[in-house]
Amino acid sequence: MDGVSSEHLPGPEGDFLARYNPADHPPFAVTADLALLAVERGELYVLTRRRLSHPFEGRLGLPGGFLGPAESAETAAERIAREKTGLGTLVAVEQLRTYTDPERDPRMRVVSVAHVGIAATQNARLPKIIDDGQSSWTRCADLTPEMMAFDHHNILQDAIERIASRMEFTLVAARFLPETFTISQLRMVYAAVWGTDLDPGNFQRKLLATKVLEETGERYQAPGGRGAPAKVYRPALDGCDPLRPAFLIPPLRRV
Amino acid sequence: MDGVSSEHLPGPEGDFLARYNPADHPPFAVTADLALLAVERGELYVLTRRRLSHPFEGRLGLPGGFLGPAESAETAAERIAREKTGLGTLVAVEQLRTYTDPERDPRMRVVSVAHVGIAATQNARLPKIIDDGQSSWTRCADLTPEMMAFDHHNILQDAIERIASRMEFTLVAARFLPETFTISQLRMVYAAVWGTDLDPGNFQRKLLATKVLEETGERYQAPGGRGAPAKVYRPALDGCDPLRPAFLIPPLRRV
DNA sequence: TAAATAGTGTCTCTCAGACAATATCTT
DNA sequence: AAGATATTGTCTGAGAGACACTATTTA
Repeated sequence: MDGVSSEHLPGPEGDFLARYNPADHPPFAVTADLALLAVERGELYVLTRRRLSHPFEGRLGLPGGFLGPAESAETAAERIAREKTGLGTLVAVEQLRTYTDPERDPRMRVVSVAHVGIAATQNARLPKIIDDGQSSWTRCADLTPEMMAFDHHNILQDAIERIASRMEFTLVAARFLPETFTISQLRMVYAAVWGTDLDPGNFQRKLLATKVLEETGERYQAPGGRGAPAKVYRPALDGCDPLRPAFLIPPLRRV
Repeated sequence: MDGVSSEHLPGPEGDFLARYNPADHPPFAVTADLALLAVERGELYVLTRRRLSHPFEGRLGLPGGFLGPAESAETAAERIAREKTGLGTLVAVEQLRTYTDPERDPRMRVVSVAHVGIAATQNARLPKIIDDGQSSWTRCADLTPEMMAFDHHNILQDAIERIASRMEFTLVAARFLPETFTISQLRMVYAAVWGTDLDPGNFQRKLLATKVLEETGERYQAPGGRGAPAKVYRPALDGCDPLRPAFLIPPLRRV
């Protein structure tokens, strides 16, 4: 509901505006935070910012900021992604969850609407960062809770888990790659996010059976790569097509 | 991030508290809203409140309220569930997503952290409602967007979809039922939420294969029911055990 | 007895995973 | 030639779904 029925207001339910006084309620700040993920050479990275001030000075945080007056959380998260990477449409953003622990920020009550984003690799390199110098790509495997500010390590873990799950049922993994790519590249994205190895032969057959890819007719071989050049594909539709049959995480990993 | 790096603050990054002035930012209200679901006689219901005042007077809304000063959104949602039903631990609540469209409330900027909850049926009846008379259980199938206030119909659809997905991989469906139940009762919960029929024989075999249920030794037959009395089970662990193998929604429904 | 429900059995088809085999490339 | 990678093929076992069948109960 939206305040009208609140048990925090005195008396029976009445007109909201007439009764609502911001001073009656604790001041909430609402931010949009973003765990922006990318894959390079089979490893998963996240965009972090080194904090220069209290609290958590020196630790790594996720980029974020206040919601603008006419901005939804998703719009704000997309803006942040653009401001940091300049990637524009090559970043796919979706809302993750909202972190509301009253103690999560020692300064004041801050509600964080967290998002997860995927930045597309170009020429097998992490996207360039447009920034004041505080931001950088950090290998997710290297991050511990103690290295990060606030509850941002929790947010990061939730973000990775969300994307890992999405990859079971959609082609969202293709968002880590350029518009066209080989099946091996896609397999390495799966391996990086799921943290598991995948049989190349089975992966190829399984993925082509879902009909979500179409051949471009080209072939590609990584510079210095061995073996036969691989066929190049593009997503048949929008890059997030449903995978059927689904591509479930191997039970050993899923626990 | 939590405001320190905000592009909305003037000047270079400095100390947050020293710079942050609530008046500089548009006032945000943060509420926790709850789509509380229940199943009776194979049909899915949601707890709604008839609105008595502007805006959306006369329409149905989801229960909700402001976050208390030391309350997380989940805690607030659980409190709301208790206040409406008195069910206590028999309600399972989880965060759904946050709705931040600047226009979603015509009066002021309200960010809604929406939750989905499941209320356990007792004696095959919807739980009693403790309320001032505005609340009632409404059949989800009967609700249209025009009947509901704000974006609450969207929230409801997202809530149902979330629970439907959870039911593929966990025994969360058991939360709709008393502590012990028959496999038929559980199958009717699945049918109600997924909106599809399920073969009784296959359901039984599939579910028992996951080993998440244990027999109580009792048998039960609904009053006036036909057929053989059914074995009574209880969840082997906490009622949200992972289902392995998973129980995917039939493709026809999934589309 | 008829109808309904509980529970089991059977058959078929799909698919996942292990692994072999072949083709094509670089060094 | 040796090694690496792409791609296809083969085999096996798990499991889903259709459906038949038996058992048990009420009307």
